[in-house]
Amino acid sequence: MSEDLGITVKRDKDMSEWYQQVVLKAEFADYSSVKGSIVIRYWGQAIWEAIHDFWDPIMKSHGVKNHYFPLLIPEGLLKKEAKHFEGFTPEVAWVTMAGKNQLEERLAVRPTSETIMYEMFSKWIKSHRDLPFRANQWCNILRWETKMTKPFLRGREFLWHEAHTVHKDKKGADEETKWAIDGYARIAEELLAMPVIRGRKTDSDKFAGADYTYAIEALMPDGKALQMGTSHMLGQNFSKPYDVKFVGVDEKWHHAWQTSWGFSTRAIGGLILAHGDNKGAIIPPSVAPVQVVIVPIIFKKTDEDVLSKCKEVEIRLQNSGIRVELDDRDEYTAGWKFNHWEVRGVPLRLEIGPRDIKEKKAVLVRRDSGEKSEVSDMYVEQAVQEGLAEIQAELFSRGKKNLEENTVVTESLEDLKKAIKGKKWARVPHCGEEACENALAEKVEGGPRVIPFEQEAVHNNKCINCDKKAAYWVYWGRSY
RNA sequence: GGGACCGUAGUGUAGUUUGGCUAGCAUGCUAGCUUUGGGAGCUAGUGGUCGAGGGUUCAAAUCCCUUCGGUCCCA
Repeated sequence: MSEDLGITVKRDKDMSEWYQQVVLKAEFADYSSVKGSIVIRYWGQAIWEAIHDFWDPIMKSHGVKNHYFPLLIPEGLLKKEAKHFEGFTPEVAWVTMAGKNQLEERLAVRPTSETIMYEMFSKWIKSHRDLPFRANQWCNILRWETKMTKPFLRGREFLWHEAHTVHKDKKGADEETKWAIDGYARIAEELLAMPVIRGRKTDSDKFAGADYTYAIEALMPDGKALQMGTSHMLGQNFSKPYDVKFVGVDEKWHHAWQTSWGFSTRAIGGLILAHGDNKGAIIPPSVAPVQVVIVPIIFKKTDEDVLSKCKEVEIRLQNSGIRVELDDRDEYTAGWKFNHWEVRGVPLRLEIGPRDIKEKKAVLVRRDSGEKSEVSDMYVEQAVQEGLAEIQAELFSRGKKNLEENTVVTESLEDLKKAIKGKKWARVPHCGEEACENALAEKVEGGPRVIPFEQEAVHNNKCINCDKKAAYWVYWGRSY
Protein backbone atom coordinates (compact mmCIF):
# COMPACT_ATOMS: atom_id res chain seq x y z
CA MET A 1 0.00 0.00 0.00
CA SER A 2 1.33 3.40 -0.89
CA GLU A 3 0.82 6.52 1.14
CA ASP A 4 -0.16 8.48 -1.93
CA LEU A 5 -3.45 6.71 -2.26
CA GLY A 6 -6.49 8.34 -0.83
CA ILE A 7 -6.49 11.67 0.92
CA THR A 8 -3.00 12.39 2.22
CA VAL A 9 -3.69 15.27 4.60
CA LYS A 10 -5.75 15.46 7.75
CA ARG A 11 -8.82 17.64 7.47
CA ASP A 12 -8.04 19.63 10.62
CA LYS A 13 -4.41 20.13 9.69
CA ASP A 14 -4.78 21.72 6.28
CA MET A 15 -8.36 22.13 5.21
CA SER A 16 -7.45 23.87 2.00
CA GLU A 17 -5.25 21.06 0.75
CA TRP A 18 -7.71 18.48 2.05
CA TYR A 19 -10.55 20.14 0.18
CA GLN A 20 -8.62 20.26 -3.06
CA GLN A 21 -7.69 16.59 -2.84
CA VAL A 22 -11.25 15.52 -2.11
CA VAL A 23 -12.64 17.53 -5.01
CA LEU A 24 -10.14 16.03 -7.43
CA LYS A 25 -9.86 12.47 -6.13
CA ALA A 26 -13.56 11.94 -5.59
CA GLU A 27 -14.15 13.30 -9.09
CA PHE A 28 -16.45 16.12 -8.10
CA ALA A 29 -14.53 18.41 -10.44
CA ASP A 30 -11.30 18.96 -12.29
CA TYR A 31 -9.33 22.02 -13.22
CA SER A 32 -9.63 23.32 -16.74
CA SER A 33 -6.94 25.26 -18.54
CA VAL A 34 -8.64 28.57 -17.76
CA LYS A 35 -8.04 29.89 -14.28
CA GLY A 36 -11.11 29.76 -12.11
CA SER A 37 -13.05 27.64 -14.58
CA ILE A 38 -13.60 24.12 -13.42
CA VAL A 39 -15.04 21.10 -15.11
CA ILE A 40 -17.88 19.81 -13.00
CA ARG A 41 -17.51 16.06 -13.23
CA TYR A 42 -20.27 13.49 -12.94
CA TRP A 43 -20.04 13.23 -9.16
CA GLY A 44 -20.47 16.95 -8.61
CA GLN A 45 -23.00 17.31 -11.39
CA ALA A 46 -25.16 14.56 -9.90
CA ILE A 47 -25.39 16.54 -6.68
CA TRP A 48 -26.29 19.68 -8.59
CA GLU A 49 -29.04 17.73 -10.33
CA ALA A 50 -30.32 16.49 -6.98
CA ILE A 51 -30.54 20.08 -5.78
CA HIS A 52 -32.33 20.97 -9.01
CA ASP A 53 -34.75 18.09 -8.64
CA PHE A 54 -35.62 19.14 -5.10
CA TRP A 55 -35.99 22.84 -5.72
CA ASP A 56 -37.36 23.13 -9.24
CA PRO A 57 -40.76 21.56 -8.41
CA ILE A 58 -41.07 23.74 -5.30
CA MET A 59 -40.53 26.83 -7.40
CA LYS A 60 -42.96 25.65 -10.04
CA SER A 61 -45.71 25.04 -7.54
CA HIS A 62 -45.06 28.56 -6.28
CA GLY A 63 -45.80 29.87 -9.76
CA VAL A 64 -42.29 30.25 -11.11
CA LYS A 65 -41.91 29.48 -14.81
CA ASN A 66 -38.64 28.44 -16.35
CA HIS A 67 -37.11 30.43 -19.20
CA TYR A 68 -33.79 30.83 -20.89
CA PHE A 69 -32.29 34.25 -21.50
CA PRO A 70 -29.24 35.06 -23.63
CA LEU A 71 -25.70 34.93 -22.35
CA LEU A 72 -24.71 38.30 -23.78
CA ILE A 73 -25.92 41.66 -22.52
CA PRO A 74 -25.29 44.86 -24.50
CA GLU A 75 -23.37 47.45 -22.49
CA GLY A 76 -26.10 50.06 -22.81
CA LEU A 77 -28.62 47.74 -21.26
CA LEU A 78 -26.37 46.70 -18.40
CA LYS A 79 -25.67 50.33 -17.56
CA LYS A 80 -29.22 51.49 -17.03
CA GLU A 81 -29.25 50.92 -13.29
CA ALA A 82 -26.17 52.82 -12.12
CA LYS A 83 -25.45 51.13 -8.79
CA HIS A 84 -25.94 47.72 -10.27
CA PHE A 85 -23.50 48.48 -13.07
CA GLU A 86 -20.97 49.98 -10.73
CA GLY A 87 -21.12 46.99 -8.44
CA PHE A 88 -20.55 44.44 -11.14
CA THR A 89 -18.17 46.34 -13.42
CA PRO A 90 -14.92 45.03 -11.87
CA GLU A 91 -15.96 41.45 -12.59
CA VAL A 92 -17.57 41.72 -16.00
CA ALA A 93 -15.99 40.04 -19.02
CA TRP A 94 -16.73 41.64 -22.36
CA VAL A 95 -17.11 40.33 -25.88
CA THR A 96 -15.58 42.98 -28.11
CA MET A 97 -14.69 41.12 -31.28
CA ALA A 98 -16.60 39.02 -33.77
CA GLY A 99 -14.20 37.29 -36.09
CA LYS A 100 -11.88 40.06 -37.23
CA ASN A 101 -14.28 42.88 -36.56
CA GLN A 102 -14.58 45.10 -33.56
CA LEU A 103 -18.16 45.18 -32.30
CA GLU A 104 -19.88 48.55 -32.32
CA GLU A 105 -21.22 47.97 -28.86
CA ARG A 106 -19.42 45.60 -26.58
CA LEU A 107 -21.40 42.77 -24.99
CA ALA A 108 -21.14 41.69 -21.39
CA VAL A 109 -21.09 38.02 -20.55
CA ARG A 110 -23.83 37.90 -17.92
CA PRO A 111 -22.65 38.24 -14.35
CA THR A 112 -26.34 38.02 -13.41
CA SER A 113 -29.40 38.57 -15.57
CA GLU A 114 -31.52 41.33 -14.03
CA THR A 115 -30.94 43.73 -16.87
CA ILE A 116 -31.57 41.50 -19.83
CA MET A 117 -34.59 39.93 -18.18
CA TYR A 118 -36.20 43.18 -17.14
CA GLU A 119 -35.97 44.63 -20.61
CA MET A 120 -38.20 41.76 -21.66
CA PHE A 121 -40.42 42.00 -18.60
CA SER A 122 -41.25 45.56 -19.58
CA LYS A 123 -42.57 44.21 -22.87
CA TRP A 124 -44.51 41.34 -21.37
CA ILE A 125 -46.08 42.95 -18.33
CA LYS A 126 -48.94 45.36 -19.00
CA SER A 127 -51.61 44.85 -16.41
CA HIS A 128 -52.02 44.09 -12.73
CA ARG A 129 -53.56 40.87 -14.02
CA ASP A 130 -50.07 39.81 -15.18
CA LEU A 131 -48.81 40.04 -11.62
CA PRO A 132 -47.23 38.48 -9.72
CA PHE A 133 -44.92 37.41 -12.51
CA ARG A 134 -42.21 34.87 -11.77
CA ALA A 135 -39.44 33.81 -14.16
CA ASN A 136 -36.48 31.60 -13.49
CA GLN A 137 -33.54 30.22 -15.36
CA TRP A 138 -30.97 27.54 -14.62
CA CYS A 139 -27.79 28.74 -16.26
CA ASN A 140 -24.12 29.58 -16.02
CA ILE A 141 -22.75 33.01 -15.19
CA LEU A 142 -19.35 34.60 -15.40
CA ARG A 143 -17.73 36.83 -12.81
CA TRP A 144 -14.08 37.54 -13.44
CA GLU A 145 -12.50 36.82 -10.10
CA THR A 146 -8.84 37.70 -10.08
CA LYS A 147 -7.64 35.98 -6.95
CA MET A 148 -8.27 33.05 -4.73
CA THR A 149 -10.32 30.84 -6.92
CA LYS A 150 -11.30 27.52 -5.43
CA PRO A 151 -13.38 24.83 -7.10
CA PHE A 152 -17.09 25.43 -6.43
CA LEU A 153 -16.48 27.96 -3.67
CA ARG A 154 -15.17 30.81 -5.78
CA GLY A 155 -14.74 30.62 -9.50
CA ARG A 156 -15.17 32.69 -12.59
CA GLU A 157 -17.85 30.58 -14.15
CA PHE A 158 -20.45 28.76 -12.15
CA LEU A 159 -23.93 27.32 -12.43
CA TRP A 160 -26.89 28.66 -10.55
CA HIS A 161 -30.55 29.27 -10.80
CA GLU A 162 -31.78 32.85 -10.74
CA ALA A 163 -35.41 33.66 -10.22
CA HIS A 164 -36.84 37.11 -10.86
CA THR A 165 -40.26 38.16 -9.72
CA VAL A 166 -42.47 41.17 -10.30
CA HIS A 167 -45.17 42.36 -7.90
CA LYS A 168 -47.77 45.06 -7.83
CA ASP A 169 -46.79 46.38 -4.43
CA LYS A 170 -44.02 46.48 -1.89
CA LYS A 171 -45.74 43.98 0.36
CA GLY A 172 -45.83 41.35 -2.35
CA ALA A 173 -42.14 41.81 -3.08
CA ASP A 174 -41.18 41.79 0.59
CA GLU A 175 -43.03 38.55 1.11
CA GLU A 176 -41.45 37.01 -1.96
CA THR A 177 -37.96 37.90 -0.79
CA LYS A 178 -38.66 36.16 2.48
CA TRP A 179 -40.27 33.16 0.81
CA ALA A 180 -37.16 32.57 -1.28
CA ILE A 181 -34.69 32.72 1.58
CA ASP A 182 -36.82 30.33 3.58
CA GLY A 183 -36.78 28.01 0.60
CA TYR A 184 -33.00 28.18 0.41
CA ALA A 185 -32.79 27.36 4.09
CA ARG A 186 -34.82 24.25 3.30
CA ILE A 187 -32.38 23.22 0.57
CA ALA A 188 -29.48 23.71 2.96
CA GLU A 189 -31.01 22.08 5.98
CA GLU A 190 -33.39 19.41 4.68
CA LEU A 191 -31.47 18.37 1.62
CA LEU A 192 -27.81 19.16 2.29
CA ALA A 193 -28.00 18.63 6.06
CA MET A 194 -26.31 21.97 6.67
CA PRO A 195 -27.79 24.19 9.38
CA VAL A 196 -27.79 27.85 8.38
CA ILE A 197 -28.42 31.28 9.82
CA ARG A 198 -31.05 33.29 7.98
CA GLY A 199 -30.82 37.01 7.97
CA ARG A 200 -30.23 40.29 6.21
CA LYS A 201 -26.93 41.51 4.83
CA THR A 202 -25.60 44.81 6.15
CA ASP A 203 -25.96 47.70 3.72
CA SER A 204 -22.31 47.55 2.70
CA ASP A 205 -22.78 43.95 1.67
CA LYS A 206 -26.12 43.99 -0.08
CA PHE A 207 -26.61 43.23 -3.75
CA ALA A 208 -25.69 46.05 -6.10
CA GLY A 209 -29.00 47.74 -6.86
CA ALA A 210 -31.08 46.17 -4.11
CA ASP A 211 -32.98 47.80 -1.25
CA TYR A 212 -31.93 44.92 0.94
CA THR A 213 -30.52 41.42 0.64
CA TYR A 214 -31.42 38.33 2.63
CA ALA A 215 -28.90 35.51 2.86
CA ILE A 216 -28.35 32.16 4.45
CA GLU A 217 -24.93 31.59 5.96
CA ALA A 218 -23.42 28.29 7.04
CA LEU A 219 -20.40 27.91 9.31
CA MET A 220 -17.66 25.68 7.94
CA PRO A 221 -15.56 23.53 10.27
CA ASP A 222 -12.58 25.86 9.85
CA GLY A 223 -14.59 28.73 11.27
CA LYS A 224 -15.21 30.48 7.97
CA ALA A 225 -18.73 31.38 6.97
CA LEU A 226 -20.13 30.37 3.62
CA GLN A 227 -22.94 32.35 2.00
CA MET A 228 -25.15 29.74 0.37
CA GLY A 229 -28.01 31.63 -1.15
CA THR A 230 -29.26 35.17 -1.46
CA SER A 231 -32.60 36.82 -2.03
CA HIS A 232 -32.81 40.47 -3.01
CA MET A 233 -35.58 42.97 -2.58
CA LEU A 234 -35.05 45.24 -5.56
CA GLY A 235 -37.82 47.68 -4.72
CA GLN A 236 -38.49 49.84 -7.75
CA ASN A 237 -34.80 50.39 -8.43
CA PHE A 238 -34.92 48.40 -11.64
CA SER A 239 -38.53 48.83 -12.63
CA LYS A 240 -37.93 52.54 -13.15
CA PRO A 241 -34.88 52.47 -15.47
CA TYR A 242 -36.08 49.31 -17.21
CA ASP A 243 -39.63 50.50 -17.42
CA VAL A 244 -41.31 47.53 -15.80
CA LYS A 245 -44.81 48.88 -15.16
CA PHE A 246 -48.45 47.94 -15.26
CA VAL A 247 -51.89 49.41 -15.29
CA GLY A 248 -53.50 48.92 -11.89
CA VAL A 249 -57.15 48.51 -10.98
CA ASP A 250 -57.15 52.28 -10.64
CA GLU A 251 -56.48 52.46 -14.42
CA LYS A 252 -53.17 54.22 -13.79
CA TRP A 253 -49.61 53.19 -14.64
CA HIS A 254 -47.44 51.98 -11.73
CA HIS A 255 -43.83 50.93 -11.53
CA ALA A 256 -43.63 47.36 -10.32
CA TRP A 257 -41.82 45.99 -7.29
CA GLN A 258 -39.25 43.32 -7.95
CA THR A 259 -37.15 40.61 -6.34
CA SER A 260 -34.36 38.36 -7.51
CA TRP A 261 -32.84 35.35 -5.82
CA GLY A 262 -30.16 32.81 -6.62
CA PHE A 263 -28.56 29.61 -5.45
CA SER A 264 -25.38 28.25 -6.98
CA THR A 265 -23.02 25.28 -7.32
CA ARG A 266 -21.09 26.86 -4.46
CA ALA A 267 -23.32 24.74 -2.23
CA ILE A 268 -21.51 21.65 -3.50
CA GLY A 269 -18.26 23.01 -2.10
CA GLY A 270 -20.00 23.81 1.14
CA LEU A 271 -21.35 20.30 1.41
CA ILE A 272 -17.91 18.79 0.91
CA LEU A 273 -16.33 21.08 3.52
CA ALA A 274 -19.13 20.67 6.02
CA HIS A 275 -19.48 16.91 6.15
CA GLY A 276 -16.17 15.35 5.09
CA ASP A 277 -13.59 13.60 7.22
CA ASN A 278 -10.00 12.40 6.86
CA LYS A 279 -11.07 9.68 4.44
CA GLY A 280 -12.79 12.06 2.06
CA ALA A 281 -16.29 13.34 1.39
CA ILE A 282 -19.44 12.29 3.16
CA ILE A 283 -22.50 13.02 1.08
CA PRO A 284 -25.88 13.37 2.76
CA PRO A 285 -28.14 10.53 1.58
CA SER A 286 -30.74 12.96 0.17
CA VAL A 287 -28.34 14.14 -2.52
CA ALA A 288 -25.93 11.22 -2.76
CA PRO A 289 -25.60 10.09 -6.40
CA VAL A 290 -25.17 6.59 -5.00
CA GLN A 291 -26.80 5.98 -1.63
CA VAL A 292 -25.57 2.46 -1.10
CA VAL A 293 -22.84 0.55 -2.88
CA ILE A 294 -22.81 -3.21 -2.93
CA VAL A 295 -19.34 -4.72 -2.77
CA PRO A 296 -19.20 -8.43 -3.47
CA ILE A 297 -16.54 -10.37 -1.60
CA ILE A 298 -15.56 -12.89 -4.18
CA PHE A 299 -13.65 -16.12 -3.98
CA LYS A 300 -13.03 -18.12 -7.11
CA LYS A 301 -15.13 -21.15 -6.38
CA THR A 302 -18.16 -19.33 -5.14
CA ASP A 303 -18.15 -16.11 -7.13
CA GLU A 304 -21.16 -17.04 -9.23
CA ASP A 305 -23.27 -17.41 -6.10
CA VAL A 306 -22.02 -14.20 -4.59
CA LEU A 307 -22.50 -12.18 -7.76
CA SER A 308 -26.00 -13.43 -8.42
CA LYS A 309 -26.96 -12.70 -4.82
CA CYS A 310 -25.54 -9.18 -5.17
CA LYS A 311 -27.53 -8.63 -8.34
CA GLU A 312 -30.68 -9.82 -6.66
CA VAL A 313 -30.15 -7.43 -3.76
CA GLU A 314 -29.34 -4.60 -6.17
CA ILE A 315 -32.69 -5.06 -7.91
CA ARG A 316 -34.55 -5.29 -4.63
CA LEU A 317 -33.00 -2.04 -3.44
CA GLN A 318 -33.74 -0.36 -6.77
CA ASN A 319 -37.34 -1.42 -6.47
CA SER A 320 -37.48 0.26 -3.09
CA GLY A 321 -36.47 3.52 -4.70
CA ILE A 322 -32.90 3.49 -3.39
CA ARG A 323 -30.01 4.72 -5.51
CA VAL A 324 -27.80 1.66 -5.50
CA GLU A 325 -24.68 0.64 -7.38
CA LEU A 326 -23.21 -2.82 -7.57
CA ASP A 327 -19.44 -2.60 -7.89
CA ASP A 328 -18.81 -5.87 -9.67
CA ARG A 329 -15.55 -4.86 -11.31
CA ASP A 330 -13.23 -7.85 -11.20
CA GLU A 331 -10.03 -5.88 -11.57
CA TYR A 332 -10.16 -4.43 -8.07
CA THR A 333 -10.08 -6.08 -4.68
CA ALA A 334 -12.77 -5.51 -2.12
CA GLY A 335 -10.49 -3.36 0.03
CA TRP A 336 -9.66 -1.14 -2.92
CA LYS A 337 -13.36 -0.62 -3.59
CA PHE A 338 -14.04 0.29 0.04
CA ASN A 339 -11.60 3.14 -0.24
CA HIS A 340 -12.84 4.14 -3.67
CA TRP A 341 -16.38 4.68 -2.41
CA GLU A 342 -15.34 6.20 0.87
CA VAL A 343 -13.43 9.03 -0.79
CA ARG A 344 -16.59 9.73 -2.78
CA GLY A 345 -18.68 9.78 0.36
CA VAL A 346 -21.28 7.13 -0.45
CA PRO A 347 -23.32 6.92 2.76
CA LEU A 348 -23.75 3.15 3.01
CA ARG A 349 -21.85 0.09 1.88
CA LEU A 350 -23.27 -3.38 1.73
CA GLU A 351 -20.77 -6.23 1.75
CA ILE A 352 -21.91 -9.63 0.59
CA GLY A 353 -19.57 -12.63 0.63
CA PRO A 354 -19.83 -16.41 0.77
CA ARG A 355 -20.07 -16.36 4.54
CA ASP A 356 -23.04 -14.00 4.38
CA ILE A 357 -24.82 -16.10 1.84
CA LYS A 358 -24.45 -19.15 4.03
CA GLU A 359 -25.89 -17.24 6.98
CA LYS A 360 -28.50 -15.36 4.92
CA LYS A 361 -27.22 -11.94 5.91
CA ALA A 362 -25.12 -9.03 4.72
CA VAL A 363 -22.75 -6.56 6.34
CA LEU A 364 -23.87 -2.94 6.31
CA VAL A 365 -21.29 -0.21 6.93
CA ARG A 366 -22.01 3.45 7.64
CA ARG A 367 -19.74 6.02 6.05
CA ASP A 368 -20.30 8.67 8.71
CA SER A 369 -19.40 6.51 11.72
CA GLY A 370 -17.67 3.51 10.19
CA GLU A 371 -20.07 1.39 12.20
CA LYS A 372 -20.62 -2.13 10.86
CA SER A 373 -23.74 -4.15 11.43
CA GLU A 374 -25.07 -7.46 10.24
CA VAL A 375 -28.45 -7.37 8.62
CA SER A 376 -30.62 -10.29 7.77
CA ASP A 377 -31.13 -10.78 4.06
CA MET A 378 -34.88 -10.50 4.53
CA TYR A 379 -34.61 -6.99 5.93
CA VAL A 380 -31.92 -5.48 3.74
CA GLU A 381 -34.21 -2.86 2.18
CA GLN A 382 -35.50 -1.77 5.55
CA ALA A 383 -32.01 -1.63 7.07
CA VAL A 384 -30.75 0.49 4.19
CA GLN A 385 -33.70 2.88 4.40
CA GLU A 386 -33.20 3.29 8.11
CA GLY A 387 -29.46 3.68 7.75
CA LEU A 388 -29.89 6.44 5.20
CA ALA A 389 -32.37 8.30 7.38
CA GLU A 390 -30.07 8.01 10.38
CA ILE A 391 -27.05 9.32 8.49
CA GLN A 392 -29.04 12.25 7.12
CA ALA A 393 -30.12 13.15 10.66
CA GLU A 394 -26.67 12.57 12.13
CA LEU A 395 -24.95 14.85 9.62
CA PHE A 396 -27.41 17.62 10.34
CA SER A 397 -27.01 17.31 14.09
CA ARG A 398 -23.23 17.30 13.74
CA GLY A 399 -23.51 20.52 11.79
CA LYS A 400 -25.81 21.98 14.39
CA LYS A 401 -23.29 21.11 17.08
CA ASN A 402 -20.46 22.69 15.11
CA LEU A 403 -22.54 25.83 14.69
CA GLU A 404 -23.38 26.04 18.37
CA GLU A 405 -19.91 25.26 19.63
CA ASN A 406 -18.27 27.75 17.33
CA THR A 407 -20.60 30.67 17.80
CA VAL A 408 -19.56 33.14 20.46
CA VAL A 409 -22.07 35.69 21.73
CA THR A 410 -20.26 38.69 23.08
CA GLU A 411 -20.34 42.44 23.51
CA SER A 412 -16.61 42.76 24.08
CA LEU A 413 -14.20 43.65 21.34
CA GLU A 414 -11.47 41.54 22.93
CA ASP A 415 -13.70 38.48 23.00
CA LEU A 416 -14.59 39.04 19.37
CA LYS A 417 -10.90 39.14 18.45
CA LYS A 418 -10.31 36.02 20.48
CA ALA A 419 -13.22 34.25 18.80
CA ILE A 420 -11.95 35.01 15.30
CA LYS A 421 -8.42 33.90 16.25
CA GLY A 422 -9.91 30.72 17.65
CA LYS A 423 -11.58 29.96 14.30
CA LYS A 424 -15.08 30.84 15.38
CA TRP A 425 -17.54 33.51 14.50
CA ALA A 426 -19.37 35.75 16.91
CA ARG A 427 -22.76 37.36 17.31
CA VAL A 428 -22.17 40.93 18.39
CA PRO A 429 -24.24 44.10 18.83
CA HIS A 430 -23.61 46.84 16.29
CA CYS A 431 -24.82 50.37 15.74
CA GLY A 432 -25.45 49.68 12.06
CA GLU A 433 -23.42 52.57 10.70
CA GLU A 434 -21.23 51.81 7.74
CA ALA A 435 -18.28 53.91 8.86
CA CYS A 436 -18.27 52.12 12.19
CA GLU A 437 -18.50 48.78 10.45
CA ASN A 438 -15.45 49.64 8.34
CA ALA A 439 -13.59 50.78 11.43
CA LEU A 440 -14.36 47.48 13.10
CA ALA A 441 -13.12 45.59 10.07
CA GLU A 442 -9.82 47.40 10.43
CA LYS A 443 -9.47 46.14 13.98
CA VAL A 444 -10.81 42.61 13.65
CA GLU A 445 -10.30 40.09 10.90
CA GLY A 446 -13.36 39.15 8.91
CA GLY A 447 -16.47 41.16 8.34
CA PRO A 448 -20.19 41.33 8.91
CA ARG A 449 -21.82 38.17 7.68
CA VAL A 450 -25.51 38.47 8.39
CA ILE A 451 -27.99 40.17 10.67
CA PRO A 452 -30.06 37.23 11.90
CA PHE A 453 -33.84 37.43 11.64
CA GLU A 454 -34.04 36.22 15.19
CA GLN A 455 -32.87 39.14 17.30
CA GLU A 456 -32.43 39.30 21.01
CA ALA A 457 -33.27 42.54 22.79
CA VAL A 458 -30.70 45.15 21.95
CA HIS A 459 -31.91 48.23 23.83
CA ASN A 460 -29.51 47.84 26.72
CA ASN A 461 -26.58 46.98 24.51
CA LYS A 462 -23.97 49.28 23.14
CA CYS A 463 -22.31 48.83 19.78
CA ILE A 464 -19.27 46.61 20.11
CA ASN A 465 -17.08 49.17 18.39
CA CYS A 466 -18.40 52.63 19.19
CA ASP A 467 -20.40 53.79 22.17
CA LYS A 468 -23.61 54.33 20.29
CA LYS A 469 -26.70 52.32 20.88
CA ALA A 470 -26.71 48.98 19.11
CA ALA A 471 -29.19 48.65 16.26
CA TYR A 472 -28.95 44.91 15.86
CA TRP A 473 -27.01 41.73 16.55
CA VAL A 474 -24.81 40.72 13.66
CA TYR A 475 -22.67 37.69 12.95
CA TRP A 476 -19.06 38.68 12.44
CA GLY A 477 -16.43 36.38 11.01
CA ARG A 478 -14.17 35.36 8.20
CA SER A 479 -15.74 34.03 5.05
CA TYR A 480 -15.13 32.10 1.86
C1' G B 1 -3.96 46.19 -3.49
C1' G B 2 0.93 43.96 -1.21
C1' G B 3 4.02 39.63 -0.30
C1' A B 4 5.76 34.32 -0.20
C1' C B 5 6.05 29.45 -2.19
C1' C B 6 5.24 25.86 -6.15
C1' G B 7 4.98 23.92 -11.62
C1' U B 8 9.44 17.48 -14.07
C1' A B 9 5.09 10.87 -17.55
C1' G B 10 -2.30 10.36 -16.27
C1' U B 11 -1.06 11.19 -10.72
C1' G B 12 2.64 11.98 -6.70
C1' U B 13 7.69 13.11 -6.76
C1' A B 14 13.88 12.93 -7.01
C1' G B 15 17.28 15.87 -9.45
C1' U B 16 17.74 22.72 -9.25
C1' U B 17 21.62 25.32 -4.00
C1' U B 18 27.22 24.10 -6.96
C1' G B 19 24.78 24.05 -15.17
C1' G B 20 27.63 18.45 -17.68
C1' C B 21 25.99 10.63 -17.92
C1' U B 22 20.48 7.78 -21.68
C1' A B 23 16.04 12.91 -16.49
C1' G B 24 15.58 8.54 -11.61
C1' C B 25 11.62 6.46 -8.36
C1' A B 26 6.58 5.21 -6.94
C1' U B 27 1.79 4.83 -8.62
C1' G B 28 -1.30 4.50 -12.93
C1' C B 29 -2.17 2.32 -17.69
C1' U B 30 -1.58 -2.51 -21.21
C1' A B 31 -0.84 -8.05 -21.35
C1' G B 32 -0.29 -12.72 -18.76
C1' C B 33 -0.30 -15.67 -14.35
C1' U B 34 -2.08 -15.40 -9.54
C1' U B 35 -5.26 -13.24 -5.74
C1' U B 36 -9.88 -11.08 -3.24
C1' G B 37 -13.74 -9.88 4.40
C1' G B 38 -9.65 -2.82 4.36
C1' G B 39 -6.03 0.21 -1.33
C1' A B 40 -2.69 -7.97 -2.94
C1' G B 41 1.81 -10.35 -5.55
C1' C B 42 5.11 -11.66 -9.70
C1' U B 43 6.74 -10.91 -14.86
C1' A B 44 6.93 -8.09 -19.24
C1' G B 45 5.51 -3.64 -21.60
C1' U B 46 3.82 1.65 -21.92
C1' G B 47 4.28 6.52 -20.80
C1' G B 48 8.46 13.06 -20.52
C1' U B 49 7.90 19.75 -25.75
C1' C B 50 11.11 19.22 -17.37
C1' G B 51 4.19 24.85 -17.66
C1' A B 52 5.14 28.45 -22.00
C1' G B 53 8.30 32.20 -24.43
C1' G B 54 12.94 34.60 -24.59
C1' G B 55 18.13 35.22 -22.84
C1' U B 56 23.24 33.69 -20.90
C1' U B 57 26.58 29.41 -22.12
C1' C B 58 30.59 24.81 -25.66
C1' A B 59 26.43 22.86 -22.67
C1' A B 60 20.13 24.68 -19.18
C1' A B 61 15.02 20.81 -15.69
C1' U B 62 19.11 23.56 -13.13
C1' C B 63 21.25 30.53 -13.91
C1' C B 64 18.55 35.40 -15.66
C1' C B 65 14.04 37.96 -17.70
C1' U B 66 8.95 37.74 -19.18
C1' U B 67 4.46 35.21 -19.03
C1' C B 68 0.62 31.51 -17.81
C1' G B 69 -1.25 28.33 -14.08
C1' G B 70 -1.68 26.54 -8.83
C1' U B 71 -1.34 27.37 -3.39
C1' C B 72 -0.82 30.22 0.97
C1' C B 73 -0.26 34.75 3.95
C1' C B 74 -1.24 40.04 4.77
C1' A B 75 -4.60 44.50 3.53
